[in-house]
Amino acid sequence: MEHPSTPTPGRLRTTPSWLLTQTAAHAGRLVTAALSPHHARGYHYRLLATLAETGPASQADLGRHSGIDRSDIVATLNDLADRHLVRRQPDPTDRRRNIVHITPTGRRELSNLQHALDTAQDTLLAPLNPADRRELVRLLDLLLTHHTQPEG
Amino acid sequence: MEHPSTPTPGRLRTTPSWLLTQTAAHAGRLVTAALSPHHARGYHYRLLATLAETGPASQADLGRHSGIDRSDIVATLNDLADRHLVRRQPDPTDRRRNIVHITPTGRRELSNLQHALDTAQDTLLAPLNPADRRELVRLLDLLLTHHTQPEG
DNA sequence: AACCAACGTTGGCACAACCAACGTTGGCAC
DNA sequence: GTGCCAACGTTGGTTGTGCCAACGTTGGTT
Repeated sequence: MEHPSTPTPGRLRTTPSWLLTQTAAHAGRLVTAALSPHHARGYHYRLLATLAETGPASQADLGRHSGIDRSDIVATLNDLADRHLVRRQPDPTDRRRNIVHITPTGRRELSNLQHALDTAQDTLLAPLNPADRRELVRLLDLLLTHHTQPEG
Repeated sequence: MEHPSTPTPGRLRTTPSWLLTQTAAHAGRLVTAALSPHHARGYHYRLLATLAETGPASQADLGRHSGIDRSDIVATLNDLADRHLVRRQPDPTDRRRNIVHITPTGRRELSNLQHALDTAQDTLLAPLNPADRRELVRLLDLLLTHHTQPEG
């Protein structure tokens, strides 16, 4: 008895939210696979990348820029600080805040992660030509902008 | 008024995997919100929808068609069976298998869920015109097909 | 001085996605 | 037929992401 291996029929296959979550799951697998040799997860990369672009910032700002919850920032930053990729430092002008710096080691590690991730992006987008890739990024960016705007 | 609310700078913003996971997160929120009044989660809908399209099927087949793990099928099916949306029945020709049927009640509930989800899709795709929506579906489908093919 | 807002932190929760293992059953090679 | 392996349903975990509530501390406003 063979199921002709019929994977997923029509209704789900044209449901945008399902397509998004499924492709995101594949993307997540690739990202996890790319980062795990470096003992890093998505949050680690996202924080390092944000930090490298914004420069030193408070944890709350890092959260806003990276879209990670304040409470998750704490744990991730603990990991990064333990590995000396990041330094926490009290803000002299506002004692509620920590100013978080990326260290030279952190920058090197970020560049490693970036390289691994670039490869993963290529694997992810393999079936798409350059124009289609740009189009996908454009459409996703439109969605994201719209759904971040209303109250952001 | 310092931080001009600068949400997410350039690097992440053009990283396909990040765009995908973020938009998928938004989609997931909308789906959850749409289903929760019906006391259902994504798995419940996906299983009912798959069942309605394939007709009665074994749990393993349901898993293959919907992309849900066998073990998660069990728990989800328990929920659905408790609410009489689905019926489990031993396969007379293969005693390892259950044949799962969707009940009339299940069909009605599926139609409710479908309606709620259709609305959610519209909210999700609000910033996209019809052509862009088709394009997005096309591109995501390409990705999904490619990453399901290799060993499926 | 009294408030309220923002900050970092702790500890929790939900959900999707997996994985290993088990006993049962079917199919196939020998 | 016997022996072996594959597939099935099921149980009981684990992980990563995205949340939320609450607390004590600090800053800004009134």
